[in-house]
Amino acid sequence: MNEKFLKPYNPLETEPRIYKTWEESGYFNPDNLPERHKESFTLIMPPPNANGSLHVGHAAFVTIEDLLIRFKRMRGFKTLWLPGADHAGFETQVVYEKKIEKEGRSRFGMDPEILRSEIMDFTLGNKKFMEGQIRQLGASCDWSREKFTLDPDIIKIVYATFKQLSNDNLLYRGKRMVNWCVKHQTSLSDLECASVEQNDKLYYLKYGPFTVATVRPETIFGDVAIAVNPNDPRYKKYIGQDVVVKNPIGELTLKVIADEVVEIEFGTGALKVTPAHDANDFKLAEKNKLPIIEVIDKNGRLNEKTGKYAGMKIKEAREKVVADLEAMGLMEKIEDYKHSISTCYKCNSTLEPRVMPQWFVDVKPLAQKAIEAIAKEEIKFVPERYNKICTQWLENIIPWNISRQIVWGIPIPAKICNSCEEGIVDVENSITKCPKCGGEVRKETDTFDTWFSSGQWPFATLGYPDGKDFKAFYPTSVMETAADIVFFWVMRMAMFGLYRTGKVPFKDVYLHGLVNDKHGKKMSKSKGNVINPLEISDKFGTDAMRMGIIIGNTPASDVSFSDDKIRGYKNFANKVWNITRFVLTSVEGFDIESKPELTDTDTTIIAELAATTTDITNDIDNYRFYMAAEKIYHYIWHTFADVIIENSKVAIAGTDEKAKKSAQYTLYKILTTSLKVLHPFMPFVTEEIWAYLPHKDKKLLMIEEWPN
RNA sequence: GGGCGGUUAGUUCAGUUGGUUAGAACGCACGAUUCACAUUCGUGAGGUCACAAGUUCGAAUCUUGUACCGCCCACCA
Repeated sequence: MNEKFLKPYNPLETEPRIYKTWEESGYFNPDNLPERHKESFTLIMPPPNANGSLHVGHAAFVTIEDLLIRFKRMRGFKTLWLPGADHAGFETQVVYEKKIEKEGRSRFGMDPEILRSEIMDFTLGNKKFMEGQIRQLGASCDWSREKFTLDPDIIKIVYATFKQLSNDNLLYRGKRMVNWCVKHQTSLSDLECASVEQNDKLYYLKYGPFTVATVRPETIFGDVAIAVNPNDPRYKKYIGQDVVVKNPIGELTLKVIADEVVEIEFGTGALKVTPAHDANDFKLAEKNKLPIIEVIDKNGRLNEKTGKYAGMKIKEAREKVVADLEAMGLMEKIEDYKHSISTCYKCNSTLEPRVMPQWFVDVKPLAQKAIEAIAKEEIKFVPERYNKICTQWLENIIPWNISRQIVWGIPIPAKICNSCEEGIVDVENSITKCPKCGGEVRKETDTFDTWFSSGQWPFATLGYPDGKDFKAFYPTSVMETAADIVFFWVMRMAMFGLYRTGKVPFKDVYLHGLVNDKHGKKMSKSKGNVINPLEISDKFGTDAMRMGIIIGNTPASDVSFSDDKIRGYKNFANKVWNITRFVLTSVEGFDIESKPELTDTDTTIIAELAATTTDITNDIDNYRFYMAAEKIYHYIWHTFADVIIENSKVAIAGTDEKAKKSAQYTLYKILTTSLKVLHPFMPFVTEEIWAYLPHKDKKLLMIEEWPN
């Protein structure tokens, strides 16, 4: 026995050394795996946003994915776990803006190219740092295949998709209602809007022969119509007529239109229509061919069409307009009103509905394919209820705004006509005249929604369409990610994967939940309950942290995480260490390669070991990682150590040679089997111990055969 | 407004198609300990499984309803 075992297990010293051994072995790369690894098993790592440090959520996915990949590797699969990093467009730009704000600078007014290159430096720096952290967590991913969302080959594939969508008439640039964030000066997709309940006022304005109810009296200068329900007897006589209404800066002539969407019961049953600043009104305007009059600008201020209110911010303008309407005797009443508004998911500021020319993808036909794939179980979710949740989301999908007015992203490869505003897809950057009107064109300055590129991640990283990896590893086996990005990411991958390759991008989707603090509360900087996984790893060892993440972590439900829990698993690592010490001492002088005749007791013990192994294998195969982890923990500590080892002491110390040999064989067999089964959960301590075991033909534990 | 998830020991959670006395980890109490390990070992306390009704020989588990917590979706201005 090595004298190393006389001291307690030291994870801090062991882990970096072991990781180096693994990495240098080359076995992270499926091409280097021994002959027995034939059937491929592919897992694409969700690329972390390269804009900060790893948090506990990253630790969760690295742990679960590494567990799965190590298990499959030992089972003899040709395992590829492909790592990556995401430039994370808007997210990263927001982080960077905050950083430069602290330095007293602002993104606005900066040369876009300079800003872009600064963010690039920032991102690449973070990316490198995070790669080190992912290594610290023990990730056995193939670094030689690592991808970044801004790699030229990825961009090429993303552009080809853009082009194909255009060819298939699924892409258009048009003036549509977008969600505009005044603070960040960009539009956002519907998924990036958070709805928040808010107490406002509902104003009843005397408006010509009507009284209309509105929460936004400051937009009256952009009104183009009054809408009523066609079946409302009060207003039937006005439908189709023009009415003159007064406002504080003059008069407007509005058309009275009828539409079923108008609720007779709500307010007065008459609705002022402001197409430029309300999504519903925009739809009404399209239907009824009404003009669109913009009165609020991109900075959230009233524009020149509003006379004396021009330049005021919305809130101030609302107060002034209300006061002026009251003075004119046009305000009938004001009620308290609770409703939901759309806010920016990053800064919580109220989003302004605005009409802007943007690029939209008509995702409906793509969604249909994804719905079919889920129905045919070509894609299966763990937990199962997500089959339904995702199907419902896909069924109600709306066109996707992929334009962002930020510099940090993949530029949209297109030209815009200066005279007719036509958007022309131009991947080759060769178009100089508008094909529609012959006008001069300018380069599009918008960038893609970051999910447009990451939505193509599985086939893009594998080199679609001609790469040998694409042929060998696509469709991927499992997509493992956080439940809160299923719509953003998983659904987009499902749609794009089917659209581009005709095949599902992954077969199983395993969703994990949020990692919360020890009382189940969400971690947040303001609450001060944020746990840094790297600190935990330094303090208790990565293996202990991994166990803490897996045990208690059921699919798509949140898991609680605390020091106390991890401490117990640190003790467990040491327990395994000491078990080894005992077993190695006990088998001294015994021929490890021999198979002696076993006592009845030992035969039973070996049979129980096999049953436990089968049980655990079955749990992992069915994504019950939390259960598998508890079972191996319990078996090693409370069956192997507390019972089997204790009971073996008589035979080991005794003179009955037959019983002694049987016990020695049994102890060693259980030790090696346990180490194998424990390896995917606690890779470092098991690999370290494995190196000191005396039997022949030993390989690295990471590529040993999983016990049957 | 619609939908989903949760509610089990002091705490965090399991409970795999309904089946003996409902489990684990941590915590707690008491005791042990030169013999692999004090990062240890043994023993133990602790639960009307949110509530109500129903199905069943049998319910934490299935049905219905209620309450509270959390999440997602939604264009009544």
